[in-house]
Amino acid sequence: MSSGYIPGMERADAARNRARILAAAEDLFRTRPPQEVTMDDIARAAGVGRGTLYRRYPDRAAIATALLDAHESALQEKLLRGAPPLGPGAPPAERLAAFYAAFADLLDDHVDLVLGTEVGHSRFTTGAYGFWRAHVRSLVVASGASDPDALVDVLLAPLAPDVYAYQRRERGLPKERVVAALAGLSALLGPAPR
Amino acid sequence: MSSGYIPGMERADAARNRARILAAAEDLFRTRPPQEVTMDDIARAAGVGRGTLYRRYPDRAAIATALLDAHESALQEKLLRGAPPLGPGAPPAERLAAFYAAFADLLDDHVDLVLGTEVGHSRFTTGAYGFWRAHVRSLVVASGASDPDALVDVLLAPLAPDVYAYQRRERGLPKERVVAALAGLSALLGPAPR
DNA sequence: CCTTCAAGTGGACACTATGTCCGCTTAAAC
DNA sequence: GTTTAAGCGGACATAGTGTCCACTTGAAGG
Repeated sequence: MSSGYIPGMERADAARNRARILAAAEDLFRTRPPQEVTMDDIARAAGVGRGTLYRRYPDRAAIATALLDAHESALQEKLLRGAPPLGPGAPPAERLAAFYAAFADLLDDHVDLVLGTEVGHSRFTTGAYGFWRAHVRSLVVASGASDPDALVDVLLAPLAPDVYAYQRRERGLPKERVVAALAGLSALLGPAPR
Repeated sequence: MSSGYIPGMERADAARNRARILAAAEDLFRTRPPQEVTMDDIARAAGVGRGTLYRRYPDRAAIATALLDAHESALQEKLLRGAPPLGPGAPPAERLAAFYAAFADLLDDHVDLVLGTEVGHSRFTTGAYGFWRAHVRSLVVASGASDPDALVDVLLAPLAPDVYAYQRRERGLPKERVVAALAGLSALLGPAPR
């Protein structure tokens, strides 16, 4: 007895390896189609064994989520406490348009990452989707539109990373045109409540 | 030389095996999560060898597409030559709403199949997406809305099978409410051109 | 009938990725 | 320096994919 030990704490080598893993993964996801990046690739690039990798991240999605987290948190913060029209204060339609624009920015920077997140159709089960959904839902409610629960997922659908990637890459549309089209959707929330 | 042979024709055993494969696949897709159905399962259930299966269908998507084809063709026919509001003759907003409703019907009957179609993010490269896109685009153009090329994919996004499945299954929404929400979108196309 | 021959068949094979397991190593507290 | 458990990493078992090729069989001609 006596060996003092602080249970919740991460050992130094563990921390170092986690950093390595995230750095290597970010690099690989940027370099090539994320669906083609294997756990093995990441482990090798990070210079750690498979066991070490799996200990922390059960699959690609977990890694991509971890990488994405910082960026998503920043946007979430702005939605909750930032200045209008993104944050509270502006009318719902304008807030939704601002959200669309901000999200398009985020997608533009990290589509590969977001696509890498999706294993199967996990998009909806990820914590982040719940947040976006709650936010947009509150805007729909505030606008007085009918049946927010049905409308909210319809409004979020165009932000699916594969749709956005298709518009930008396959169709070659500039971000502005996509955002403008999304702004059109926002019109459904106002200005006059219905 | 002389062995008479008609090149384009399918041999009797080949036809029989194709029927077996499609029947087995349809059954399996209905029975369990389509992403979990392996080519091997299908081959075994159909009572054919792997080689035979791969000869005709390179992957799950090809099989699902073949199964879906009949249903999609029927809808395509109605869009092109059917009675209004689905077919030509009605104002764009009404035609879009009718299309949404019809597509929801199709999804309701065959979500599993459509989900089975998607290998990676192949949804957009399939021939059918091109058709739906062309149809909706023509409606957008007719309505006079701006930038049809950007708007069309936004309008089609909520019909992504995973979105629809999420609304119906995870959220437990009845078809009618989803269709009603989609009908809300149709309002963007009119009635008055802008 | 019987022959012919290419379309068609099916299972073995090589390959790739996944996820787990477990003996060894090492950080860190005493 | 000793002890303890967290952490490590590579070997392994498993599973699915797609290809290849020797054999079988349908169907047309003689």
